[in-house]
Amino acid sequence: MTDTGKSSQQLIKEANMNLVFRLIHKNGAISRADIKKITSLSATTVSSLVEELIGEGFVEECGIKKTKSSGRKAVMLKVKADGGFFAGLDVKKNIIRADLYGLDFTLEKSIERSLSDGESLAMGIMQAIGTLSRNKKIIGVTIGLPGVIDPGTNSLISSTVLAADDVKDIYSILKEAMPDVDVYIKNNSGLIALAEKEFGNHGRADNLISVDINDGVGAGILVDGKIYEGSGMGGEFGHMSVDFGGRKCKCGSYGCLELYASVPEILSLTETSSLGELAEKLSFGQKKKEVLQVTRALAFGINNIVNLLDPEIIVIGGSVITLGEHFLDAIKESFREIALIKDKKIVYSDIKENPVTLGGVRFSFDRMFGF
Amino acid sequence: MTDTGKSSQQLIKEANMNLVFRLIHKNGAISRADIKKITSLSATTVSSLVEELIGEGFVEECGIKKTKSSGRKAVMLKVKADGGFFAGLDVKKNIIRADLYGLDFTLEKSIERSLSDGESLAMGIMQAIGTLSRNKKIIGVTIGLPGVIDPGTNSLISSTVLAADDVKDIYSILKEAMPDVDVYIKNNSGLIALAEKEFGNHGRADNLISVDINDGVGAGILVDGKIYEGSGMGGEFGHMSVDFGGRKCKCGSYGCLELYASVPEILSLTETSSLGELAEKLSFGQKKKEVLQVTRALAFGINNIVNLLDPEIIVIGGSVITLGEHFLDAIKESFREIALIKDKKIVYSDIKENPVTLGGVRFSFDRMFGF
DNA sequence: TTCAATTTGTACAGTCATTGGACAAATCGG
DNA sequence: CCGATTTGTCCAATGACTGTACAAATTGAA
Repeated sequence: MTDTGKSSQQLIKEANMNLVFRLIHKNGAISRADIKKITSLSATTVSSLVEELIGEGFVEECGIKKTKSSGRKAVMLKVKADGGFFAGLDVKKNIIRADLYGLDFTLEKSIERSLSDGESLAMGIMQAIGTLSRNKKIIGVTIGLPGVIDPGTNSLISSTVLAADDVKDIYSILKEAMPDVDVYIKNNSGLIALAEKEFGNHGRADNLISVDINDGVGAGILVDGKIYEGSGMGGEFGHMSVDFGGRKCKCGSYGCLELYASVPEILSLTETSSLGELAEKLSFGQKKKEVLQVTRALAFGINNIVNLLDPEIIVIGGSVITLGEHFLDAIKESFREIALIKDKKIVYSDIKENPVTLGGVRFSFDRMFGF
Repeated sequence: MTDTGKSSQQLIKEANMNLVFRLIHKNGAISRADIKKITSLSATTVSSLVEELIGEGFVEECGIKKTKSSGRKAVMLKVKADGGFFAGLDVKKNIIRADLYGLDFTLEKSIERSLSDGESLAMGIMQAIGTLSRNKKIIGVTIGLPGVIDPGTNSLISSTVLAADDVKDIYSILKEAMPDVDVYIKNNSGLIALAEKEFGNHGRADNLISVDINDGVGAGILVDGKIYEGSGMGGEFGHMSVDFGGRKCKCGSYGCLELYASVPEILSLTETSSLGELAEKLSFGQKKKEVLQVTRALAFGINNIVNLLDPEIIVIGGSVITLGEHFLDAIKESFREIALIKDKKIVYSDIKENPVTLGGVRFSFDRMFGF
């Protein structure tokens, strides 16, 4: 059943422990008796697992439940916010964003810094984590970056933005510095999708596509609540072709979505110099025809995804959100015209934090507490 | 950990039992000692699980291992081919194909029949299963059909080919007739993909796309070795648009793949009356230009899938296979021209049996013996 | 032929996470 | 103040697994 050295019984215990912890985490405040009812574990087991969780500092009691029912009052349990911290990093070409989150997913600390002259990416990352971890017990680090990462070795295989050599040994350097902390290096798009599922204000969807529109156009794919990776190079939504007779793209294909819907192309097609300017014009009813080219292409791309994967929801994020509801409505309208599944949910992301670091933190959490 | 009434210990036992059985199944002939080494279960546990499997009639001893090593000779174990039978059905508009497979996946019996006048689909299916099951202990039935099925209730939600009313209660009728047999109703595309993974002669890929080209163009998607279903309506590869300025499709969109690459369109674009005729012409170097329209469109579609999902392999099946290697080569050539990931494996299906029933049987198997 | 060495498979006792029942603790309402 | 009710812990029993001991079977060398 297992290749780890653990015996099956230990695995069961671990699974039940995770189950209980996740339940406490999800519910905010919950009693042992409630846990027993929900999990259908025995009262004894719940008690002993909770005792252990308290011993590890992950859970604490937080007062007495107030109800008007008869009987002994229940002692409530909650996650101990400072029982451990997760660091999430969003690495771009020259900028490192690093966020520290508590066990209850409250943002504790944020750093954003660019690389100083001659500083390597690995050093910059180490530095950032060092700053975050001052006086805090970090139990997980996930680094999101644009590129293909081998999930087995955590090493970068390729990236259009980052130099592979810079990144290649980040994992080993980090691991050496903090041998007992779980470190993950992941593609940023997948982390965004995970963040959308967990922290977006649109019902929790286990099959979800997040579309990220900035300088490029990417997609994160969630299957059964988990980040889909395929052979590692998926999510290149920007190079989905919707017009095989169209312009040649730098990827070698023709009529790729990126030629219509990336931010630079949007600005160029609409002859505006910033998204802010375009947003204003849209609100005055201007540039409708030009924007239609963009939204129609996007609608075709999204429809292609929907026909292929039929996710529960499509979440659009990235800087295009500044274009406002007019833009989203235009996408939806084009979509409805051509779609087979017309009522598919298409929404803007409503996450205020950095979705890459937030998704990264959630990823660490899931790895640590079982999913 | 579980919502079933079973205790965790029972779940462990079941998991280990499945592990052992699948190992025996996969290896053909294997000794208890080998199982111990591979699974790292204790010798005692292996012995007791095997004993139980033999008791249930799923496994039998099959002689002594011949080796020249010293020590006591190992008793070999194999799956008892007639320990139980799986029925797989491929339901089309008016034709029911039903195959019976032994526990070791040897084809035991095949039926193909059309519905007689006034006979309902459910009755036809019942009849077919009845014929198959004569003197045979059926332990699983999976019915593959074109349409959207709710995996929870096993009822048809919609189908472009079958009448929903005909199908709606197949599951309950079957269940009533054979209450202790597992019955599944699944979309046919997914079953094809599963069959490709398990029975195709191209390394076992856990992330695989099967493209089925017949009157329509469909896709089956395998993620982590399991059939991907999304909200249920995925796999509509035929309605992926690759040319948003193209012809209007009956689905409401424009330039869908089905308008280029479905068999009727292929024949029309190449002005031939059958795939056989076209195959012959291709082998004489004729119709190259006309076929290029088809293969180029397909290449764009496949490239879109690859960029989005990056599966390990794309397997093309359906009646287009009769067009032979010329056709496949043309697809690959167009693909290489435009692809970002140029070395992606694209192959024809080499499954000789009916992939829908075969995939269905494998599906039953996986459900029964844990995956 | 006989015996040491080796490998296979079973028997038995011990381990450990879980469970159910008994029970103490705590609270409400009459 | 006491019965009813709910919460949470203690304890013995269950059951699946493991390790050790051991019997069975086979090879090869003395």
